[in-house]
Amino acid sequence: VARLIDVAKAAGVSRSTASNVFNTPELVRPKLRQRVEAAARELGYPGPDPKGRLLRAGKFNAIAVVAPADWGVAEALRNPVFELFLRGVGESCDETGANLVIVSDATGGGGIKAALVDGFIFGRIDHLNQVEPARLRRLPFAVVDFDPGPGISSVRVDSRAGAYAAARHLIDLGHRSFGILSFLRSLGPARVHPAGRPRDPEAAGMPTDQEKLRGYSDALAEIGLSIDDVPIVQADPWDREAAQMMLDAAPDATAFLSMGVMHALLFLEEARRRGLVVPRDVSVVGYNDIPDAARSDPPLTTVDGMGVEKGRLAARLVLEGGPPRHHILQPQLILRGSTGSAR
Amino acid sequence: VARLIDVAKAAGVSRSTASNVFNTPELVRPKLRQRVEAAARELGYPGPDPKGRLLRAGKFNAIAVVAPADWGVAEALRNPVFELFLRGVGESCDETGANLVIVSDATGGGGIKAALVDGFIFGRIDHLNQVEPARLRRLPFAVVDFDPGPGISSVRVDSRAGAYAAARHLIDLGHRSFGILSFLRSLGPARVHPAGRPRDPEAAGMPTDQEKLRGYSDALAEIGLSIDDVPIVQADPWDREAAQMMLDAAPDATAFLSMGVMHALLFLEEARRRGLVVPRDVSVVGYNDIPDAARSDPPLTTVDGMGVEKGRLAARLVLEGGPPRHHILQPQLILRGSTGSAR
DNA sequence: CTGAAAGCGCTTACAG
DNA sequence: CTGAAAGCGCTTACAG
Repeated sequence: VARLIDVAKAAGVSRSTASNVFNTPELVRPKLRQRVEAAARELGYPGPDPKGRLLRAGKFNAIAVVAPADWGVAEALRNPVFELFLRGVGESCDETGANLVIVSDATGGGGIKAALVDGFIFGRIDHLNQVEPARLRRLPFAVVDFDPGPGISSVRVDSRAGAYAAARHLIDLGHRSFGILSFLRSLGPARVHPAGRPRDPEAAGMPTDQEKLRGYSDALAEIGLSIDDVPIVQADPWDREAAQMMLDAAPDATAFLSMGVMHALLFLEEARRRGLVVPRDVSVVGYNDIPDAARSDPPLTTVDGMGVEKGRLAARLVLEGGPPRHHILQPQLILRGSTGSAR
Repeated sequence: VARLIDVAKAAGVSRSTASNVFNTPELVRPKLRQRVEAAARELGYPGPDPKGRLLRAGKFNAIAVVAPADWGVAEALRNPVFELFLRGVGESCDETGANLVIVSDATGGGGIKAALVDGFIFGRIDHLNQVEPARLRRLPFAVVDFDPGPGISSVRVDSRAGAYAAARHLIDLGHRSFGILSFLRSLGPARVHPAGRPRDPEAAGMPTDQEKLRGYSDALAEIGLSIDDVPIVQADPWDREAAQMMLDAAPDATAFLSMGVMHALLFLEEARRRGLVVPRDVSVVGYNDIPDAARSDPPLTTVDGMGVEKGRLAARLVLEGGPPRHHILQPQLILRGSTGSAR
């Protein structure tokens, strides 16, 4: 394959001049320029090799979203909520013409060490040492849905407030008996936490989910209910069993709080399967808003988790660099048809 | 920032030895190795800089999906069918630990020229010269849903057969009056092609859509119908007007063929809005299968466009390199509830 | 406007 | 097992 020096030689000019033809053509006399261009064409030279250019420039014009360690690239693209987030990142990329790299963190930081990007976005971490490889490389990075302290850029949603609003909404409708659908920390089989036992702190998945648990707890406390008395089911987003276990674990509950949107959607299906009419018999409010949530039957009352916005802001933070900054987004309850007055 | 040579000096060894410590530690005497590692830690050396390593190795361990020119990164992540395709690419990436880069082709090949990847997947092209920048770089690449001739790797779906099956299905149900929902070649306002005029070849969007038109035409010809007599509406996937225009343009049709899945789903909604019962009053079959298609009311009869599989195979093709190869996938009709006998 | 030179950070035969 | 040297392909002050 032809290199810059080859076309320079063929055109009888120095490397610098050839380089200029491709990078700052206005600095080169038209005649010389044409000679170089002709030589390039003849040799099939595809333009300066990004490898060399990049070693010099040190810039990749790309940012990475690191996929959760246990997910891989495919799962990241399969999860509708994460996908919303990716789309937000994509929007910021489009603004600056940057490429979007999805790096798998499956190898425990190996991907991050080698990724050819100018910065990182961590979309789902549960421990700060996952960002170490990025910090070591002295590349800008931002963390999402996790409080990294003041020294690291972050975009967070006030999940506690969002969850509080969800629970408060159900309380205001007169509900007094609840069930909670929660996540696991990592992929695995569903687990039930029956009522009446103190909650172990692992009853919610990621830190942001634990915040949600606090939000629910805050609201329940206002009417004298303890979260310890509310059955909780932890399950993967796609787990169809979750809804069944929930309904079995809280047969008398009239109101269900879901930390995810898929859980809530599947719950709607399972409720119908059991002959329950939503929201006449039971109410459910989800968390996060995906297109499906507006199309379900009935449409799902849910919290807008600001996924796209999170992605957009996180990407800006790393694209712009500079000192650490923090965004805290306020989620908003979207009232739709899956919640109604208690019987 | 510390470089390899800095830690080498600090540890009192040569660059090669320091390099070995990070790349082939088993070649270095433990004592020396520890000395180097200590020096690295002390200097905060993050390990070999990918830039340098890469210039040497020439490998990026990443492949690019180039987003359609008029889309950008965000739109690519927003389109559910393209998203299916991306997921397939992601699966192959996970198998080999490669990163997935979404490069925007908005700058007319500029992104491709500079992308730091080992190969390209073109997921949506309508002219072969869009792959020129990749060919010039002498990087492996594959083309999807487009016949590039034998010299270029490709993954295609036999859309003509898929469309034929869709149309034949409706014919077998006794339908004789049709409407077709088609795509535009590039984003824009919807267009109607009334019945009775010869079809201009642009009545479908991408080449693969034109294949679908042929498939419909094949089937219709078998019962003596000309495609020229079938109203066609071209519109963007998200265009809610498409269904309205279709129903207005073909008020007596009982069967509708949609080249996309979103069109079909929106059609279902519009039909209901007009008081039409599907499939009692009208039948519709879509093209491509996304999760929503199974959840719609009624569930959508559609053609499985093999999106994930396409992505997976295309990625393999470029990851493996080698001589050009071709996959032709056979789509399959998925029978669900949106089609029934003609009245 | 043009060219000689240094350098971006690393790895890999090669000789010892 | 260790080190001196060449090279990956390019760009950018700098001097002319």
